[in-house]
Amino acid sequence: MGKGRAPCCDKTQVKKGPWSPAEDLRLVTFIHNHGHENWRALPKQAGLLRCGKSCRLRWINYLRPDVKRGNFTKEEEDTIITLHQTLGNKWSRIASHLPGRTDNEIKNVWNTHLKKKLAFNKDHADSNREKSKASPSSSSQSSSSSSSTIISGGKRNMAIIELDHQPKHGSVSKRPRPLEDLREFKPSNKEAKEVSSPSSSSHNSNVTNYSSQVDVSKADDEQMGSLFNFSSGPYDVPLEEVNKPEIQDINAAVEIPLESDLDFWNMLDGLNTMQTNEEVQLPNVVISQSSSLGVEYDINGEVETRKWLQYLENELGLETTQDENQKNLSEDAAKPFLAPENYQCDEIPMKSKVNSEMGHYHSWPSL
DNA sequence: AAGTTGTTCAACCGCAAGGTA
DNA sequence: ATACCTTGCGGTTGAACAACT
Repeated sequence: MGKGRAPCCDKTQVKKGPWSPAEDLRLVTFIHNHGHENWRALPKQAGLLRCGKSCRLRWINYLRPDVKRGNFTKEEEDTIITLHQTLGNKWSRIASHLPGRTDNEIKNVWNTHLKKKLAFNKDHADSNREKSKASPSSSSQSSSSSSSTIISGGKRNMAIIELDHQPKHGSVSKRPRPLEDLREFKPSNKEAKEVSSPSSSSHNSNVTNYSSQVDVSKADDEQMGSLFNFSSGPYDVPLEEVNKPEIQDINAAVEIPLESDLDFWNMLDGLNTMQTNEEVQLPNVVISQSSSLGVEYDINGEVETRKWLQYLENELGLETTQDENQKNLSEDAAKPFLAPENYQCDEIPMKSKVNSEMGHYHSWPSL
């Protein structure tokens, strides 16, 4: 005793800040193949210079396939408001009532949007009451003037007026919504933004179980969605259970050959030699390439996984040909998976213009 | 066009709870 | 019983971005 609390990890050995696509890829692939029975050990096993906590957070809040993105529907907002009245700031409990929504997301929405909305409504109601006391017959007419008094303090507060009708969050998403983009597979930033516009809410609100979130058999533009629908894996489960995958089932149901790992990691690990001058490739091009490759992998969604990895490879500028992959495979097939000693996520060259200009990666490249 | 201000949200931190040896 | 470990939770922060001057 007396030594205090052990730190969750060696802070000097872990990377902090925004996740790079390569790190995301490592994490997703590792969890896809091996599950996450031990978050603390996971970063080391996956070759990530991250704290286990950070990996867990990244997975739960962002990378997990059943995370529902985009703006909250009116129904969801109402649910949050109602639940908050009874539960208070118990975000995870509130989140358990909103499939696909994370506690962090709900917390953010509450703090940035719903709290203001409620405050505004309350002030609105209060001022209405006062007005009606003063002149009972004119209460309904005075609402707009009273609200403008309330919000006159800041220019940005004007937005609050619109909150009732136009949910701002999500619809004006400033940053790309990476996995949503990947799932929806929209061809441009503009369209990607529209994905998270209010019209997409109805799509989202229909989701009552996770396996229905992405229908693989639907249109081609949902192809990528299937890549995140690890339906044969342990993640097609309700939010409350997703953190406790049964590893035995993973191995039984998602028996991804190790080669795919090696294949991928070989490319990832050879990143430093890659060139970065090319423009971002359009996803549909990548898809067509993907579909012409790897068709032979048709076991337990391996084709889908492969397509997804290839898409990401392209986005990351990890263009390795099939021949090169085969070569790498044969060379490294016997090696156990270990992070390269000089693994530096920061050094990964970004093919995406945006990312290279940003200097660091904040989320998946927009499509 | 450049600077300022406000908003959003991903990620971090510390603490508590639960599990295990 | 208890010391240690891991996970989960909620509060907070700060970078990126948009709106505005």
